[in-house]
Amino acid sequence: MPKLTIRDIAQLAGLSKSTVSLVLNNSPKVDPATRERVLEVMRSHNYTPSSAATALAKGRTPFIGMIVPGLTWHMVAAVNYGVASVIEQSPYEIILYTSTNEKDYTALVERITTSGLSAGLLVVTHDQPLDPLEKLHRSGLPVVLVNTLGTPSSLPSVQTDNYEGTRIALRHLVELGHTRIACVQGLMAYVCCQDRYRGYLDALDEAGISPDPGLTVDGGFHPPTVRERVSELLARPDRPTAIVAQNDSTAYAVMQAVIDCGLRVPQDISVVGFDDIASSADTHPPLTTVRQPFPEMGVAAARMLLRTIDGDDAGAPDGDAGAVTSGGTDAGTAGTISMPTSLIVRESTTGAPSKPFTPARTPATGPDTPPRPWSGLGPNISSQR
Amino acid sequence: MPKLTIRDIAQLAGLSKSTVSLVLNNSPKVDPATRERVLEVMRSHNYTPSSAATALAKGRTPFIGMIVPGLTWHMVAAVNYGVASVIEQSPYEIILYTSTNEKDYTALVERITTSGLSAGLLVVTHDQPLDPLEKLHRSGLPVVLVNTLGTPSSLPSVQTDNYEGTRIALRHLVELGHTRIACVQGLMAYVCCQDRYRGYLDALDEAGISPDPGLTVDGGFHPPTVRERVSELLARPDRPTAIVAQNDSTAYAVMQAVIDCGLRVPQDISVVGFDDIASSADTHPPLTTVRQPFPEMGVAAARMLLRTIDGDDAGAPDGDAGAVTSGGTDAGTAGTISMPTSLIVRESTTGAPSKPFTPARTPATGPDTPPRPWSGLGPNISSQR
DNA sequence: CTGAAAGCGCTTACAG
DNA sequence: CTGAAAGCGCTTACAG
Repeated sequence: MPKLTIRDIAQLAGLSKSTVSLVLNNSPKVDPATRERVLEVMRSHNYTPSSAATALAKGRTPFIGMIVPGLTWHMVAAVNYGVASVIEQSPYEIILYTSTNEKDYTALVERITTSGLSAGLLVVTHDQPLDPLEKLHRSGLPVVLVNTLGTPSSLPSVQTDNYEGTRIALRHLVELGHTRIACVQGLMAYVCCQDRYRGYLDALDEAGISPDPGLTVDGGFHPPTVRERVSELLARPDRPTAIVAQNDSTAYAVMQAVIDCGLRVPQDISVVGFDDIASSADTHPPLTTVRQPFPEMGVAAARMLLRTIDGDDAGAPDGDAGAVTSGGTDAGTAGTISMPTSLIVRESTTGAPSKPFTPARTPATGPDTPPRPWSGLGPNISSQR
Repeated sequence: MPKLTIRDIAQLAGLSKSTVSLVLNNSPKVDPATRERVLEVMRSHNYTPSSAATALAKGRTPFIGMIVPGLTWHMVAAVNYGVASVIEQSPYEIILYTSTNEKDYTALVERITTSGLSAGLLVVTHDQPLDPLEKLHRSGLPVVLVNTLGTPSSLPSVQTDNYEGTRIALRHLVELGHTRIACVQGLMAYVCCQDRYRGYLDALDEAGISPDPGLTVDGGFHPPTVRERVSELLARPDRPTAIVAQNDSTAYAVMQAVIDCGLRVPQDISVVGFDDIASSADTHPPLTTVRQPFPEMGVAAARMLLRTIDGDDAGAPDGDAGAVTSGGTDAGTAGTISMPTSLIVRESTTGAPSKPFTPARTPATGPDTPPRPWSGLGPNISSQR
């Protein structure tokens, strides 16, 4: 049986197409009784309007495009979770565009532009150039970024308060009595990493601790490198008692290095991560880390986009509590939302050891030694970069 | 500037809308020269047809819906990767529907049906009831399942050859000289688990080994349970020399249990997983496991769907090499595709120890003992269930 | 090979 | 409060 059209409904209800259309669009001009009758007919005949026809007539589409850099990262999945939860409640559907590295990113954006399918675009950024998106935005397409790397951009975006994130981690450590606190940097080309590092430095300063340059290790978000460098660091007599890493994957490598050196987490060395990916609750010991609110970021980004597309509705009843808005000329619309992080205290941190601990033995893993089997943590998954 | 329409192009080219439409649709009836001219005009003016109008006029939409059970599982992400790679080359876009547990699954299906947006549906199944999908399919909407649990269904689907998968794992162990091989079952309610278990039993039989019921442990795909049960198993004097687990997450728990008991992988106990999720290459030692070809499954499913939607094109030039098709009344269309697995041999398996090994100490982790910190593997992520 | 016309299913002024 | 009409941008027989 062929799909019913508005004409059929009109006929069945003894009305004109116009009136049916009006009830479809919730016009207040239609008589409540009539309205009810039409609704009833639609219901009983299981009618749903053709979205193609609606889109054509109204001149706008019910889709929002979402570009993600592959789905295999925890972060992306978590953001999507938040996005989906708000889009689901809206009349929009998500068109998924996966921007794999191998593919020409510009071509993807081009495809989106020319297809004209999307009423707005949600982009979980990674390393891609932002210019094509900015051009798109200037040409009128609403775009909102979930700016994972904190890259500066004129586009409306939601990101994490990376600076403050590291500061709360440091404060936690300082409260526990640590004074020799090392920092394993990520990729300093990323603004998020610069911010995290600034947070580290400033928090140290606030605690009256003068930073020891020797305690900053450049890990490049690369676990093997981190493991090696941290092992070297721990072999030194003036080794730190705590280490903050710029993401969880890297923190795993730090923990690994600690074991490699015959030390223990947290008794000898406290370790703090950044991200709070799912696996961090299950490491041995469970990792204390700075949580990035990925689902909340997805929610905020989706609401922001819906708001700019539709003017207002898409109700965000309680606002994005706790988020700091800045930038936007026009309050509540554009600008950057910086989401607050929180410290998830688990078991990888504890009070600073009262006296320097002498390692039971020298590091088993040096630069040229293969990793010991079974020496500890396993998988390093969904890295932040 | 307003978007160009077919009328504008016609005017600019000095032709009628009809002709322009014909070139848009690659009609052979149009004069090559004319065609070229039209194409040139479209190109220079950056014209792209309105998909809403096209959809309305043609009576079909350029979307394929994809239902996924949340994005946080490696499996789903990997399948999506394959799906995206083929859809990308087609005129279709993916509408993403995330079916979270909390949500009414039937409502989702209902929404998809009534929106009429999708020309076909790709479903990465999990635990959901298949009936709504079967109804949908009977009503004419092409549906293809990526049947992760091997649940029997009349719907066209692609799945893994679970039976054969376990058999190759067992053959590998038998070749290494193992004869006491334990099996950690998953959830036996799932057909995939039943198949894997049958594979285990049959392979044993083929090797002339009579199965010891004591070597089958019911793990329910629950890592803590597995760790505990396997620890108990290993404490027995007649413990196995090899253990196959029904997924990788569970294999991690098995490795954990081996350490708990003061034994080593693979010297004392060989361990084999199932899935080959990303993290399995990075465990200590790297896990030997049966690879499920998730991306390939995505590719196969997408091609299958495209084929049933569009009759034939959507070129799958080399066919789905290696896959076994069965069922389909009408060759190459419906039915179930069973994808071959492969054994990824890494370092968690080795020759059977020649003589029973005496543990250095008794298990440190019993049912009531908390896990030792640092005793081994960390995160258990993206479990198969 | 090309054009004029009707139609896809809905919306939106405009009358009444 | 309701209806007739024109239009959204494309496609598809049907003429020529």
